[in-house]
Amino acid sequence: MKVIYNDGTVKECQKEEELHVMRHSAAHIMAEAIKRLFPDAKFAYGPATDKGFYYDVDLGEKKLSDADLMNIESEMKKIVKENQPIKPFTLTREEAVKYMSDEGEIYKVEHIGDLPEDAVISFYRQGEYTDMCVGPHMTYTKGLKAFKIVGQSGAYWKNDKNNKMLTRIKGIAFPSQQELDNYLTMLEEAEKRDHRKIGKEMGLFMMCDEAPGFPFFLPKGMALKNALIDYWREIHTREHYVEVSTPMIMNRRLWETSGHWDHYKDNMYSTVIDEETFCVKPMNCPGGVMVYRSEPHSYRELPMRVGELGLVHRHELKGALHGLFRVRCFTQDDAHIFMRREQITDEITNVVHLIDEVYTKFGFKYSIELSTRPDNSMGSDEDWEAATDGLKSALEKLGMPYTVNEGDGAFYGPKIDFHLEDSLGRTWQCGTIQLDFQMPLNFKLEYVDEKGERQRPIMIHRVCFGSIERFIGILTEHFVGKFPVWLAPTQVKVLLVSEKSAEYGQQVYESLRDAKVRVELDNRNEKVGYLIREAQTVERVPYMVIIGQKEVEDGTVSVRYRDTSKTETMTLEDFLNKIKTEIKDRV
RNA sequence: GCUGAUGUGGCUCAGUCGGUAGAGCGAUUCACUCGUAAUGAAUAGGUCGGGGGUUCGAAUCCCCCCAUUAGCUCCA
Repeated sequence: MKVIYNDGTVKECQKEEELHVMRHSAAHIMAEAIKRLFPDAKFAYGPATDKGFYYDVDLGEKKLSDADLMNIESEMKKIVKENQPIKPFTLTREEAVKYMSDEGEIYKVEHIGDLPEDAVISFYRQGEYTDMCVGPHMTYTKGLKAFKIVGQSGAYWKNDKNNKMLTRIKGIAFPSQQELDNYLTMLEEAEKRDHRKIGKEMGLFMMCDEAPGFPFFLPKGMALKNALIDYWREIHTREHYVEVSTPMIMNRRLWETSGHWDHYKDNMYSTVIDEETFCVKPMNCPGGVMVYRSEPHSYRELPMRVGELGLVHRHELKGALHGLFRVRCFTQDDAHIFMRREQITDEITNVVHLIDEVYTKFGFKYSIELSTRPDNSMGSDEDWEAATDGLKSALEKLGMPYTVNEGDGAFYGPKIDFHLEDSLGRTWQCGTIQLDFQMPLNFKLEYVDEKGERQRPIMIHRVCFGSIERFIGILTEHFVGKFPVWLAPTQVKVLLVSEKSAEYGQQVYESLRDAKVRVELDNRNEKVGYLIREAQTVERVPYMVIIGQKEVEDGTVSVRYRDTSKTETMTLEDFLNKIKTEIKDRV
């Protein structure tokens, strides 16, 4: 594909650049279409994205309907058909400001002000539309082969919520209709993996209007959650963690000491008890700190690894709620590690290994971010620097690739975040490791060192799953509800070919139940094919045990596998041994 | 919180121009007693998210809430 640069040169662009250029030009073509339909529109940013493009536009009072979006799409098709040439030109800063001011493009004028002094200010024109842009672009509008407007949303100017909200019109674009269709099909497939849909089908959890953002775990979802927790306890015991449970509601005084009152007040629920304000915990750390402070400690006890499956509540904005991914109450698989300064690297290394072990177990790929000091934070520059260096050096020693997320740390310390992907490729923060010098200081935590002197410990806050709720959402999408046996809410379903074999079916069911297998008996009077269909495709049960006259006579079971649809006949004892081993080994 | 969309039996959805609701699945009952992805028939189930308003009459039109949803912002 030929592209034109802002100095007017035309050349073949790199293959990997093509899509990006095409999508960027698509944004310009959309802008031209919008301008034709809404001449008063003022344009802000209109970049290419990884799947398409968008343009943020100020439409004044005008609200776009779906019909408007369709009109924009049709107008774009016309512009493509007209095959307008796309041509660049440059202006001096003064000329550019004047030109954009004359056009009423206030956002472009502001943008020029943000550009560096020596920036070349270039424009691209196609047909009656001109956009300030560095390019490069396609040479003609006909280069845009396959696209679709997919929606609109609000978006703040420069992504700052203090600025005006503009209308973001979003499209997708591909080199061919076939690829566009494939992408749309992929979206449909992704929708089938959505944990909200699967959660409903499988009876894992529910939401109700009276409790927005506060999920209900149903018996099936609870079985899954408990299986995860059993696993969590096992590996944490192995790693010498102890477990505590701290109160849900504590006096405001405590939250003032911890700094939450100043830094997190808007997200905390509170209540009045005996005329004093109490807050519902949004984090577990102050509770963990109180546990540590309840008795004196020797350096010999450190590091102290104190775990807590803590249910926290946070007032999230209602527009941010999203299934189990973003809720207002969730269970953190938390732990606070109290340690000496020289233990930092070892402890962080251990935690990184533990998180890696957990994610690898489920076959997750993850990315790591290091988040540094935010604006609204407490503590000294030296402590922040030491803490940030501590995290950095641990990651570097481990050879873990990571990106830096400036200013995104917790208010009490920097953190390493682990991000997992959902079915649509959106990433969600799950695990996190936060290094904290502040909480020990605020609560005057101490230990006695080998010389008998009082020292201040350092704290790590860390989670593996992050939020068990979010993690279950990710797991559900990852496995499309087809959980491994050890996690599956129902591990075995006993299906009867006819009522004649009900008695033996009941015996098989009871044997499995006695062996602590999560088993159900489907004794509805239906054909076995019908029972299988539901067990396999809706309930996604890993093993279906089919009982008919043959099994009654031979004293065997016919086992159907969810993942292969294959069947195997074996003795009940063999099946019990097989499934018990699989559950125990968590394969 | 902001911008747009949506809200109809347990679930998925239809309902035209305003004339007081339909289907499929599921559930229940009956018949069949069946061999690895849907047996047939019958029955029950809804003040159409909530509250106001317009109208002789509202699921349908208007207003205000609530919830869900795609994003923005924010976050585990």
